[in-house]
Amino acid sequence: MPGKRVPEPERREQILAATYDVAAEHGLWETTILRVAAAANVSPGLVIFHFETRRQLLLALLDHVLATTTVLLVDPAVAALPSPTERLIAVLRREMSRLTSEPLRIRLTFDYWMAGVRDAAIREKLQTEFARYRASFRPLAAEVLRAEPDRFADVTPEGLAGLAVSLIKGCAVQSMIDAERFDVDDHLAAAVGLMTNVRPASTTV
Amino acid sequence: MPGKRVPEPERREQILAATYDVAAEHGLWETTILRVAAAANVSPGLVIFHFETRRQLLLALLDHVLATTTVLLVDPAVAALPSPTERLIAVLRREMSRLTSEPLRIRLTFDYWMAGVRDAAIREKLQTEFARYRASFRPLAAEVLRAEPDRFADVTPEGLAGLAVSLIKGCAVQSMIDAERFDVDDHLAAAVGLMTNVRPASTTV
DNA sequence: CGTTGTATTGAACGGAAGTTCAATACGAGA
DNA sequence: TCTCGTATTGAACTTCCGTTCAATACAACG
Repeated sequence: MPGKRVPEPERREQILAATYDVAAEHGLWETTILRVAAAANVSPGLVIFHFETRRQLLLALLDHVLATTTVLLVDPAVAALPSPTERLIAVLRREMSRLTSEPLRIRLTFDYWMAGVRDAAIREKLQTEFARYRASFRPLAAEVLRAEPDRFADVTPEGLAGLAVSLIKGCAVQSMIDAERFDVDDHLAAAVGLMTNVRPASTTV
Repeated sequence: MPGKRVPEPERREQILAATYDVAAEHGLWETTILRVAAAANVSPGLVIFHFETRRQLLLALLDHVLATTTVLLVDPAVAALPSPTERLIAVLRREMSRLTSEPLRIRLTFDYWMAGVRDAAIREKLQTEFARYRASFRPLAAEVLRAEPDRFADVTPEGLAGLAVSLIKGCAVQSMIDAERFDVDDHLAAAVGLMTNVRPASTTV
């Protein structure tokens, strides 16, 4: 005895939202069609009807997650900072705090990284996302390099942007496994130390 | 009709080795007792007999992997380098190349990171391993800071070691997902640029 | 109001996994 | 040689999952 009919796009979104809830709570490998159906108050058959297959459901969820994740936001307050280094640091700080403020989303992203290791379709989606993320760091990195061309003679904007991305992803790992010990400020202090040039003379007198 | 009897510790190792093979090839979530039993030429029941449960088998495998992974090796050639910064960079280079030279082991480690997100027992084991890894970076970091106390006034050895670990783990993520694009030298060049101080004057004439 | 297409249900099927267990054969000690 | 403990087997049980499909009811259209 079928239930109320709903226009197709809304149903897809409803099921996708339920999938997100289940996956965020239980992880990708516990995200079964039966659980999703239950979470969406819908029959298992309907999930298959709209997504064909479990695999495609999870791919659709990945698309949804990537589409609704703000890649990198450089807000006006950051853009107003005088030195390029400060701007980069400010962006790094913001990205690192996101790790602790959106744990569910990050955990789910993690699951997809893991799945991407063995699944080519997922891996490709992640690669383009990684590239976007790296590209969003590029202008910031380029400004930093331009400010001190002598010091950074061998460093390319790509390289510095890649370094920043690696750092963020590494922090993501640490914050997932070792949340209590992970401290944004410790990391940033060290990063600032590395990026900041030596003062001509000690001004702390 | 039982087969040959084997002293207990050898059987455990044999099954563990088979588990490693299966997990390295198919991933943790495809590592089933049946597959492990087949790979070890042994009955499924025997696997349970020795490890009680699938979960405990995977925990034992994690212990095995961690125990047989060299934490961090600072070989004599590195120790002989004159500057602390060069030593740290050399170690970072070695760790990064390990990512591409031991892909199977790294992939498996990756699986456990992900599993640790939702499994407390796995997470605890990883936390102590992370701590060991960080600790092995500490002396190197401390030397770097001691060499330039003015510049690194606000940086603690812990902080710099943590930064190095985050960087390595981030590189691991990138090399897993984006192996073709990941380039050790790019990353290192950028890192060297950050860590190297400005030369008093251009000596390239 | 009748027809038609389709969204929806829920039962059913096949497969695979983890675990249990009675039966069995090997090895060591008496 | 006999006995006993235990390592080992493999079939059986349970559970759950993905997927299929015939039946069904709703909505739109004529």
